[in-house]
Amino acid sequence: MSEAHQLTELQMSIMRVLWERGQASVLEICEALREERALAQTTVATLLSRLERRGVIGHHTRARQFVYYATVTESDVRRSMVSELTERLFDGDVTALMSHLLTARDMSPGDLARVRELIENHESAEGNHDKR
Amino acid sequence: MSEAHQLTELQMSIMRVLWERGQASVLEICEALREERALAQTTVATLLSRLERRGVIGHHTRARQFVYYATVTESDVRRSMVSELTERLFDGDVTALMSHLLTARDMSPGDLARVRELIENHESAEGNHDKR
DNA sequence: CGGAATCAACTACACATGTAATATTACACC
DNA sequence: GGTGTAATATTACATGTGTAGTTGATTCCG
Repeated sequence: MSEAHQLTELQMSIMRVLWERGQASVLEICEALREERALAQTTVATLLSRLERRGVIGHHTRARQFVYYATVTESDVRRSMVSELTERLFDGDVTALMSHLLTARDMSPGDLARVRELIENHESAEGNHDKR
Repeated sequence: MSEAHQLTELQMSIMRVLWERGQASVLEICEALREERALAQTTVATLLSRLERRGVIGHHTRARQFVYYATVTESDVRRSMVSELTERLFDGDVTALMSHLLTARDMSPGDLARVRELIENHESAEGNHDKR
């Protein structure tokens, strides 16, 4: 399922378009990216065929055009990229990453409260179905 | 201070040696990496000069040998890599990353408890020095 | 002194990525 | 059926990375 889906920023931008729309032609993707990044259509086409070679997207043909779609979910990618990073930076220790996030000062106090809530919710959920 | 220190796995391995020891010669680094990865000395030397060109390490000469040392801290690198990933995957939303970590199933119940503790500590610390 | 060992510098090559121009192909329209 | 048009396919090139051989300078040992 989740092999090694390490994607770069640009590749992510393309995937995001596909995740949002379900599917899209080269031109559509090119359009969708235009604001954030103006690329030649051939460039986008190249990127798409490389992504397809890597197996993260697929395509079918409609009216002489390729229509691409993602074959991995955004969650898959998040999972594998986050766990890759956790491995690289924190030797796989998720709590170390958490700790880093808490002290790294890119969280507002509001964020902190929100996170505490998340934890509490999560703990009670865990407690429920884990008590056997 | 923290530019764009995106480092690969191998580059991280080298940096880790330097962070642990403070400084090390090419041979020493090579030795230190041997278990995890047997590389030719010239390979390691190449990697080191590239890292130096990028500005994340420096060196001085001692007895005809280069002795390298890190010029960025492990925290710097963690900060910039984590925030880069947060940007890429969660549009910069740290709490979304947190949420992902909590549900992504690579945390044991024990981890969860530990994290709750972290949060509580952090909250009280915040509360203390922020109340002025 | 002269050869051996050592180390850095330079060169090399394959693969991934960002970027795009050019070539080819397939259609629709007159 | 020829042509223009639009889309894909092919080719190209720079940069970064992993990997290492070759070369050149220096030192050390006999």
